[in-house]
Amino acid sequence: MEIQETKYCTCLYHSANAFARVMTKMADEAFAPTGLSTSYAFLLMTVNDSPGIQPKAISCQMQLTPSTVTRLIEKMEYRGLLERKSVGRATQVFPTEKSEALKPELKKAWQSLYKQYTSILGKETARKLTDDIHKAYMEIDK
Amino acid sequence: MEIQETKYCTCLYHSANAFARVMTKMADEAFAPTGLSTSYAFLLMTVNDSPGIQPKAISCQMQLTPSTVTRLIEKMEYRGLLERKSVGRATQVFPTEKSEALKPELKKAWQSLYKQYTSILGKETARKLTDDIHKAYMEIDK
DNA sequence: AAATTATATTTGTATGTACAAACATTATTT
DNA sequence: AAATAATGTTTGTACATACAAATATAATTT
Repeated sequence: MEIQETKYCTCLYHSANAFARVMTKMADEAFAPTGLSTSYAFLLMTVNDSPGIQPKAISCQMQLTPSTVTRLIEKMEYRGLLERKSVGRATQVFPTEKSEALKPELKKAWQSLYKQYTSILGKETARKLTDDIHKAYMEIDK
Repeated sequence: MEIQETKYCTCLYHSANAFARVMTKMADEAFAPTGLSTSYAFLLMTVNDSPGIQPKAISCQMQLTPSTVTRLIEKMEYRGLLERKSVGRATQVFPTEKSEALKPELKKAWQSLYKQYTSILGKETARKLTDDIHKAYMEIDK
């Protein structure tokens, strides 16, 4: 019952990264109909859900560094999907009408991603795996 | 017992990527003493283990696209750690003396990475998680 | 043997992500 | 009130990765 297909599959670093790559590919396909890659889709969903949210909070929710978040926002601003407003040292990020219009499509794409991987892994396996990975993440990141 | 720290932690895509990021960070720290980031370290270990190996085979073992492998090799060639030899349409990749000298250090770093994450997650948990992730990867990628 | 198809590799270009440093503002200490 | 420290954001720069197209060679079919 030993799994030993590749030389590195017993290394958590390697498995984690290889897995993230296939999941990203799947996700990008699911979000393709929205015209956005997954990171941007998540950013939009985050802002749509909390208009006025600050980059710092976005970076916590998405678990990306602030500088990455700035970069993502910049591009969405350029494409007319987000707007920034400076308030002291803080910044507030707002959805535009254009991005609000995307809301249903984003939701649908996210659901289709969920369906896709649960149909392959099974609902319970997927749930458990997600949870285990998240727990491990929390342990390591603290 | 529900885990619900962030909005996206029930999404496998998100957890997988967030986890890969923290694992990459940990790995890069472990390999820092070798002067290489983790991908290059893995590349070197792969070539050191099978001198003459072809990019295609490297790409299978490392689960990266061929183009990525070409890019990685290029940089190592530039730094004098790998050499390429063209044989028909194939390419053979060889370690240099310099990279053979790195072998023990690479091994040590890889072991220290292993120790690091098993000390946090526990040996058995880590083993199981690695295995589960690898299984899921195999299911999705086929 | 020529034509076609398949395989291995590389190149042009683009993307997502991060670190470290800079900047700007607010909070705390003296 | 001035000086210092802390916090939030952005900028310069770099890296790992990939896709699609181009090249080059080998294998198969006709």
